[in-house]
Amino acid sequence: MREKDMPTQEKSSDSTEQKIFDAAHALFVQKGLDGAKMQEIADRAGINKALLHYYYRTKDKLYEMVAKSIIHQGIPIIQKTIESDLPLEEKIVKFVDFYIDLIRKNPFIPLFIISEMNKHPEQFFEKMLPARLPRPEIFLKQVEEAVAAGTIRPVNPQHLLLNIISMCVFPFVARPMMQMVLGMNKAESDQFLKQRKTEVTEFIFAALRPQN
Amino acid sequence: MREKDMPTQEKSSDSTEQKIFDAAHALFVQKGLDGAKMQEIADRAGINKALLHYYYRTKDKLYEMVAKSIIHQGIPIIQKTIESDLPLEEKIVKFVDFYIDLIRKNPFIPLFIISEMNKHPEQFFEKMLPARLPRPEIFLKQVEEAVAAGTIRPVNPQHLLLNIISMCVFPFVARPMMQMVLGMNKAESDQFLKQRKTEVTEFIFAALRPQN
DNA sequence: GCCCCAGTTAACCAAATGGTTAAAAAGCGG
DNA sequence: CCGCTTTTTAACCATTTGGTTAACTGGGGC
Repeated sequence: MREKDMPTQEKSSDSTEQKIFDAAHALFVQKGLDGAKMQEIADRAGINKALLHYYYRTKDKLYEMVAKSIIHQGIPIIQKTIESDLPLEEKIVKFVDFYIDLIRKNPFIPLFIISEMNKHPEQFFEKMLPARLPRPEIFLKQVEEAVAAGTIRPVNPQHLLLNIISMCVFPFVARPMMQMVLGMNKAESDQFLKQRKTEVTEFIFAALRPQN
Repeated sequence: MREKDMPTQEKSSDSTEQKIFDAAHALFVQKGLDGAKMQEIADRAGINKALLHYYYRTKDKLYEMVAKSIIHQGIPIIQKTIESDLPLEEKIVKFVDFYIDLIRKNPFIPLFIISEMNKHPEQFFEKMLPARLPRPEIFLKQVEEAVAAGTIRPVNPQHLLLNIISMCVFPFVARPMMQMVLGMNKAESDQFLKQRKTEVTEFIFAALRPQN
């Protein structure tokens, strides 16, 4: 077998194994499990199809590797932010900031997760998801306390959280449709999505301002 | 050939053609073009696979029929609402109301459109989309005017529109993830999504209230 | 120089899959 | 009941696709 432990470098970066992984990553993200073909992955990696099986046994195993890496990559950042004990206001700012940055760097990930989770729910819930998902309790409690203290308008904490996430994620997920309806080209929509961080933050705080 | 014009009823409702269409609809929506198999569609419709080709020639043609019907079904409602000349406030209420109702009735449609549009962009932009998409100009102008008049807080109209749509659509798209993170079962999340209409409307209006 | 073995390849295989065909049913007007 | 068309089916066909095999390559240790 190939590497079992690698002292010096993590994954040789341009090793065959890594090239396969990268090609598979790109194609699975774009086309999903069913849409991506093994031959296509091999071509993209510039190697023989048999090598895919040499390194990763089966398509499902390869897919599992890729999907896991995608999921495990983003979650800790979100978790750390939402579970921190920062004051509510600061936490919201940071959350929107990190979340939008994260997605701008990997714009196809949310759609991949959502869509594959709908198509192969068993696989996802059993194998892909990490043991410990981000737990929103702290955040929800903070909102309740702020409402009780009268520092923000009364809102349902769960709906608030969902509103925040929706405004961060959805525009990236629905980007092609957005471009079409708002009549934007790639560059314009890029610019537009960049503005979202401040725009969304302001929108949230305005919505939370207590009424007189 | 089969029917060319049907005087009495629109589509005989339980005709073979319709059964095929319904089965295809269900499977394409859930699994996408690549994930849905012709044999599976035939089985679900309870007929021989050859009949699929008898009525719809090819898989792509069948898919096109289904996708078009899905797209053309929702758009007019949205269009009528957003392009109407109702006053801004009333328009927002109606928009959220209709939009959420529409999606609650067809919860898998938005994900289908978004995800298939990403996977097969050419096909969608050329064949599926109607000639005339909803044009948001009227709405955007109304927002600008309201801002100028000082009746609402200064906001970017495009971001506002996107915020509204995001909060309506995303929770349905990301429903499995939402259930998992918020620890809800089907019934609870159903109940929760029902509350969204008022919750989202209030949230928007609170965010638009002019500051003193 | 020879051996060994991880890495790589071309050729192959079996199942799945989209699509076709020819013949059998099922309607149906006369 | 008869001939004609439409609908439906079982059996096929060709291609695609995930996966396997056996042979080849090339570098490192001896």
